[in-house]
Amino acid sequence: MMDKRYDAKAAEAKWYPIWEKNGYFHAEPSDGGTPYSVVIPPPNVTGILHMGHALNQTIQDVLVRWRRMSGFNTLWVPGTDHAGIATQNVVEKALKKEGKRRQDLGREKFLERVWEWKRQYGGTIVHQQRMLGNSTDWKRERFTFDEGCSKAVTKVFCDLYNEGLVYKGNYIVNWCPRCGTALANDEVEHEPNHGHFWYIRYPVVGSAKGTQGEPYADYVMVATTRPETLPGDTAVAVNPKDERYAHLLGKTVILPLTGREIPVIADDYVDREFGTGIVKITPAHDPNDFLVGKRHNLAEINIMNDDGSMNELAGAKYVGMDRFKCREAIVADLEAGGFLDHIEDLDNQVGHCYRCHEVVESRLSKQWFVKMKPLAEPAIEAVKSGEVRFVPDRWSKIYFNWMNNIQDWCISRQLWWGHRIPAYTCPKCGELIVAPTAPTTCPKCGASSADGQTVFDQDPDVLDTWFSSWLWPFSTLGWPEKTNDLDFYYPTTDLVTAQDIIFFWVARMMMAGIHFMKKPPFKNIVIHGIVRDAQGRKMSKSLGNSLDPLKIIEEYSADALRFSLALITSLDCDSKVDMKKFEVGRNFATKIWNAARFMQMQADAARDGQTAFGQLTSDEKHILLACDKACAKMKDLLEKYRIQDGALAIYDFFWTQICDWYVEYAKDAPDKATAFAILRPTCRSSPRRWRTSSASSTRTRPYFSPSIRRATRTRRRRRGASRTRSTTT
RNA sequence: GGGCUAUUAGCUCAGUUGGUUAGAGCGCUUCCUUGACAUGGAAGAGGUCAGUAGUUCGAAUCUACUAUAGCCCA
Repeated sequence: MMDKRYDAKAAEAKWYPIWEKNGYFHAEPSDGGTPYSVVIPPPNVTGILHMGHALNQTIQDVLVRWRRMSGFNTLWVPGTDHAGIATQNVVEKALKKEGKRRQDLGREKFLERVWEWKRQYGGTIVHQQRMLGNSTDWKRERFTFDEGCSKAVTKVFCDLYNEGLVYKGNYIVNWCPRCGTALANDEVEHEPNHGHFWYIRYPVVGSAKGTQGEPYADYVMVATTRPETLPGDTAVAVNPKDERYAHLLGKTVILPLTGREIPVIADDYVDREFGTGIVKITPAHDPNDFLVGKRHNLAEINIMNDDGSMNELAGAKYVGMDRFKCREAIVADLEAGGFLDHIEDLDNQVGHCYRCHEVVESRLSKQWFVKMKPLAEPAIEAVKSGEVRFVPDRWSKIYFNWMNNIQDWCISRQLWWGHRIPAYTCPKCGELIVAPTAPTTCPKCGASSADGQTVFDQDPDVLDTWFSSWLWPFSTLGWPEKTNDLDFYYPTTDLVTAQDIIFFWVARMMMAGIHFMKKPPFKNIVIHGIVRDAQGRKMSKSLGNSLDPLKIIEEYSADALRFSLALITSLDCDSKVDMKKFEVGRNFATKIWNAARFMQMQADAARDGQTAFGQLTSDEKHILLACDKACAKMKDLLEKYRIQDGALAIYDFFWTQICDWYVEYAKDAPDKATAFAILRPTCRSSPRRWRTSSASSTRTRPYFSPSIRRATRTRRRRRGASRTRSTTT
């Protein structure tokens, strides 16, 4: 007799190791057939499993298990990414507890320390993924910083450099003073800020001293939100069509506090309606001003240090001051000098570092970039032509919008943990040499390291972590080596991810895949929503409103977590969840369990009676037909990626049709043996369809399925009854 | 400023080319602790589908505008 309740915990603990040990999820090209492949969006190696992962991986597991069931040669590649900033931060924090900084250890020792950390704690999330029940091929687990992936990164960098698509330049970048590194545009999060607009008077040179205690008679009024950048101003600008200020063109003004003379220039960039219609131009500290500066040949004065403090170019008084302290000091000095006209409140958007949330500074610095336009064009075309499809389709609009306005990608990071940039400098002639390994001879001046003195210095910076993840669909399959895996599984079939990394990751994979593999990296891009809390807020650590998937597994089971997620999640929008929402999955598991339990209680009737399949009652025919229909419906829905509807279809079929109706019929059926003989295969096919799978091995089913199978196994070899299976698959 | 999306029952959401009486889960009301299952069963209440105008024999569904909410990019 089966227990009254299904013991999920015991079942899940028992089955996953068996599945993994027996290699049920392992795929090999040599098995032939039609490939179906998916690469997992690699989670951050420092991460722990959150609801976003649970949802994302549930969707993938549904698709993967269904394809595996349907006979495809199915591969789902797991792995993690090395998360440059995050991982370095974690280890630096640990060091801090010992009173050390990474500089105290030196680069090599520090990296050893990070690898040590990775060995010890980097397995957390992949362990948690196993608890989720993912049917990933663990024998193929990859890490973006492992040997193969690193080889791919180096080759890609060198190739792109040789093609002129990677370049080094002095440009404005987003700078995180806390992390001490440059950030890409999309690594900056803009948040509303209650700030101020400071109106500052710049005296016009040549105007006579004013009367009534005013130092000058003529001013231009400039409004700024960042007065601390004032020492870096090299012009003020007006709109060329602005008649109010036409008389100022060609004149110069005096930059307050410095006494420096700077020109008044005309540029279309200036918005006549915003502020006073006159803006200060600080080319080294603002991206727009930088472009204006380039157009007008203005000097670029970088007044800030790496850590956000002011340097000597800001003026002796401010050297060493933190940027925000300096803001206060400069405002006070402006006021004292009579330059501050008035202050307004202003709500604006301020950029923050997506990792540490520090206010990001725009800052001029030497960085490496990827020229994106030439890479973007074929990637746009691939979606336009329908070769690659977004599901739902509307995301393609967002993709086009971004791709059409794409900007060059800043890929260097001033970190230690990451792929070191393979660029070297000749100490004799200064030649820049980009090569996979350190050069021994300078191609320009012939200097050779053989003399024992010449050392080709490698660029100290590392590459953005995304510079390795954009290769993920082929680096994980062995590229740049030519491998059977690549031949067979590339391009992958489906990519499943959330909307927030379409730009970070999906678009870039498209570009890399097409450029290096000559084929887009996947056929379908499935975009799902975000898991939110009951009030619709994003789950976040700072709000403390995160639901822990492991807690849900603990309380309700992994099957319940995943089925509930499938049931409440639409691809079209975000999902609001709370703990209670997961009851539905647990209840469904119980329902199936009890149906199986009842079947077992009736096993004798089914086994010993004479079955009469030639004379089925209309009700018996009906349930067989309904089962067929449910299966067909499921197939259709999954082909359209309608996971929620699929989950609902099987829920409804099993609960309403089988339990509420057919089981009640069978209790009083005229021929109980036949009635229950039919129930068995119908019932069994259902849990498989829950995970949408069937086939004859456990590799395709939810956890409780093998448990039920064992519990309900009949002692004798089943007779003809089981042959009705044909109607259920 | 540019782009995208949403608005359907108290709550969370379905409703796929326009077509009977607009569905589900949760919650709520009443009843049922009889032998698969109270993590259950039976019955029931609850919606002028955000608003306005239009297209149509017919609109939750298509079009335009308005209102409100949200997201992304600059």
